[in-house]
Amino acid sequence: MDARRIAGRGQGSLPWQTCVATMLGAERVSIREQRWTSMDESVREILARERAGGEVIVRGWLRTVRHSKQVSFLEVTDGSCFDGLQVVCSEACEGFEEVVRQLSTGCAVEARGELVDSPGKGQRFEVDGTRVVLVGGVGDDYPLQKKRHSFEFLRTIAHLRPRTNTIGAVLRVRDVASMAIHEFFHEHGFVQLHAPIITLSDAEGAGEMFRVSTLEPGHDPRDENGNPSFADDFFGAPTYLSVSGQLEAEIGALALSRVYTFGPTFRAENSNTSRHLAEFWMVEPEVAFCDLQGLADLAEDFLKSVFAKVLERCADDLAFFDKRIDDTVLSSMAHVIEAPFERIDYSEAVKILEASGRDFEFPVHWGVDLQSEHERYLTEEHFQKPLIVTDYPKGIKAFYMYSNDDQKTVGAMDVLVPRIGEIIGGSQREHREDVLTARLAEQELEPERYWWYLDLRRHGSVPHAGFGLGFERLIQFMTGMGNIRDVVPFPRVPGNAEF
RNA sequence: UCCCCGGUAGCUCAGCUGGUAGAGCAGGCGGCUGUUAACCGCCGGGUCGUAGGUUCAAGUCCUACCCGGGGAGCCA
Repeated sequence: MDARRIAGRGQGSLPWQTCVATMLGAERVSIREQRWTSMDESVREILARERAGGEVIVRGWLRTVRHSKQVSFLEVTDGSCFDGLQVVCSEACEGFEEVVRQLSTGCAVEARGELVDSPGKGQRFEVDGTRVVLVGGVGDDYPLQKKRHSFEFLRTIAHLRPRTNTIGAVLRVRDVASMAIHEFFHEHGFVQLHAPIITLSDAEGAGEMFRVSTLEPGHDPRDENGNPSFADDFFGAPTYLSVSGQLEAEIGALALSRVYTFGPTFRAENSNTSRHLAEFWMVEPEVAFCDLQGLADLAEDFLKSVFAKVLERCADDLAFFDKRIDDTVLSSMAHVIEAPFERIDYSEAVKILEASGRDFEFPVHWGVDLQSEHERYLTEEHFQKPLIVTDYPKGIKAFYMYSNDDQKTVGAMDVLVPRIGEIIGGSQREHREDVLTARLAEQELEPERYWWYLDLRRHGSVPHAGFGLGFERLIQFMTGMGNIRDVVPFPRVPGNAEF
């Protein structure tokens, strides 16, 4: 072990640097030589200690500062957990007059002191500050104040909004949910498949796509006959950002049995709603030797497992959402975890809606797709719990879905949850070559473009099924956040790709 | 893309039937208190989204456009 490693705890392998702090009055002061490391004890770890005692070092940003005549209270957050750590400084603290008394919300600091039991209310521990160093000051136009901001405003300062209570909590929930998803699949023998992001076709017909091209703007590719040509383009063919990894996941499932994708997905739709993004993350498991009921079981187990883990690991963050954003967050999550999901088929759903006596904007009858208002009635009012609707009319669903024996419906399923509506959409896939070919013809799709998809049905084809989960919609449901733009760190929507 | 609502100080908003702008918070200064979105006093701060139009007079009325929000469609 070399000398640097012996020098102190948590001091990893980064080089020495000189730290220069900018004082609030723009006076620049070289404070000391200091080593920055990546593995210091976090606020979360400090707050999780069994008991007070011993010196701690806290590095983070000031959520708020309260100055009294002889004492200053600094609330330092480092993003590791919802709560900050209160540092209490009096004249005995090194840097009290020059640093502490000048501090304001948003400053980056390093504070040292003894971890003690807090005599005040609102926190278990606090730090009896012995030394505070300003690492980075803020201008007097620092936009984050210790008051409530509108989410619309925060979106205009997406470079700073992760420092707020709400967005910080959202990002932690995102992280934990993401890990919980990977854990669930790995506990159940799934292999993660990295589906391509650049694809040739809109195989699913899932709407407008983003073109990917290296051709110069204004270049209008034509062959000698004046027909469109992409011979000069990078891939020699028109290419797009993926709208789904499903078709590739099917390839994986028909070799590895259980696979899932978890990656970015792109839609160039001009959608302007609180539930749509141009770039979002989608989870798509695909399972061989599985039918629609097996898929519904998987979807329910999956959601229950992920929700339980997030509830356990993000208790503070979720308590905050329940208190300040939506007071049904905790009860909704508990409900998802505990209650068996209701399962009905499409025909029953239509009967319930017809018998509801409701005056829907879009009238319901067998054969039409369910609208948002119908889905919400079913899950929020009629059943008041998550609901899986199966076996939709074939006329409103995609070509690749399994044709049922009744010749009228396909093996599709949607998982509906209160507040959000459709959170999961999936189906058993059509694995019979002749039926699939007929379905392509019915929908006037060119079989040549799906040659490899059809070829899969010629060689060792088996019943298989899969679903897609919009990751941001899952986070919306967990946090109660009303706008999907506030559950993704850098939202991409029509007309806005800043940050 | 369609329907509805909105755009006033750094932020959150008020400004009635037209008479050239206010509050709270933030910021600066001072005071005070083991504080918890601390509190009290004083001060600075706005070409009222943009461009036209009506009028003696427009933040206020009209038109167009831009931006934002809610809902719908599309979907995840």
